[in-house]
Amino acid sequence: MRKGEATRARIVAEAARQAALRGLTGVSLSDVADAVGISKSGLFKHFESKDDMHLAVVESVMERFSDVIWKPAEGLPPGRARLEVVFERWLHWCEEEWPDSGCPVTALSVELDDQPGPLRDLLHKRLQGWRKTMLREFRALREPPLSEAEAQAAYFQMKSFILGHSDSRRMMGDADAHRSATAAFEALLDRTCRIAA
Amino acid sequence: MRKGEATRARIVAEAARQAALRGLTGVSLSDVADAVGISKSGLFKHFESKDDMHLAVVESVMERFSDVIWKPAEGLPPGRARLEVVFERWLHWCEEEWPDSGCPVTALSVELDDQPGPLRDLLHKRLQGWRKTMLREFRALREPPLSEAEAQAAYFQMKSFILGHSDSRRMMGDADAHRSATAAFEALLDRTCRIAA
DNA sequence: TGACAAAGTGACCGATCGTGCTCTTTCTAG
DNA sequence: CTAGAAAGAGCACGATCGGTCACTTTGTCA
Repeated sequence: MRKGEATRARIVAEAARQAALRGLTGVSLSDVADAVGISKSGLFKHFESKDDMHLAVVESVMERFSDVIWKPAEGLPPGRARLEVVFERWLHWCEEEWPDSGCPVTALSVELDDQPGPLRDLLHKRLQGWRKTMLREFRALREPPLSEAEAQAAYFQMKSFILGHSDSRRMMGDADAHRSATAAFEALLDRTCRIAA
Repeated sequence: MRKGEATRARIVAEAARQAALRGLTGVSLSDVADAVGISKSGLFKHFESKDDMHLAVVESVMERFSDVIWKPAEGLPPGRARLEVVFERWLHWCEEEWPDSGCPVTALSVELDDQPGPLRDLLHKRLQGWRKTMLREFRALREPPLSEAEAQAAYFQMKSFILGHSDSRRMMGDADAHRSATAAFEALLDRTCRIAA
């Protein structure tokens, strides 16, 4: 049973790579199978259907997302330093983990936000979990803690800068996108810490 | 020759609608033809190929973008009020002009940013033009004018809030997204005006 | 080592894709 | 009104899509 799991993982990784490039709908099972080095029918020993593979791709991407971005910050105590690590890892995720395609979370969000179904539900759940984590993090940014509304406003802007960074870097070809995003985020932290209690 | 132009316009509008929903690649010529009420082969009297139609779609979307967002602000004198109108129209564009699909400019950007070719080039050119307009606008926000770097930082954040707004509203189901974006933008204008000369 | 399940292959299915062809209808300009 | 052009219909094509099935190979465990 070990061999199968390894192959399945390779399939999911390759499908995620292609989905980040062409979108989930744009991924053909033949292309994935060829890239992995098995036949198209061999693929069906690991997934019931293409939809089933899509679910595995979303799950896998969000797991990697957490590993790459949250894990390095998890050990630090809550506060500004930890938020800074998270933001920098998030930029790193977009730039280095998916250099050819751009962030698959963004791609999946844009593709699925208007397509109700289990796939969107799964992504929504994972993103809500991440949002909860970040809101908790922002609330602990300062003593006394930020209000819920303040934390929401801060996370809204943090996420916005991430999205803006990808658009600037990938669509507009802006080499300074990383710096622009970091500067905007640092300023956000500055003024958020300064809010009167 | 008049009839043809009208049909072509209907085709492009319908293709844009579907592209915003499923992505350009996800649009099939049969579906577009059916929705418009002509045969698939009749479609080819208006476009040489699917790629040709894609170009028309991008061009049309960016034209509507300018009409909806820039035109209502064009008459106003440069300054904060005009920027506020632009931002509000931009949100309106995302929310009301494409209620079922979300902003097609975002969708096209995410889809095309990793696909070199004339389609990406066209979108890039139009977005660069828009960016130029906005930078000029930000520079005139205050006397003495903002530096180029300050204007770039401001536009980066403005665009980010637009992207964050769509993600919050459509993917996260946040009914307050409009308010969050507007509040963030107003605060951006506040502190941008306040920068020491 | 032998048996059985898991993993993988190749041929094939019906549907749909973009696109070319010929033919008919419809519009429009003289 | 009429002739010619534009607009559109209908059909068929090769390719590719997701998916099935019978079969062979490979891995695992008693």
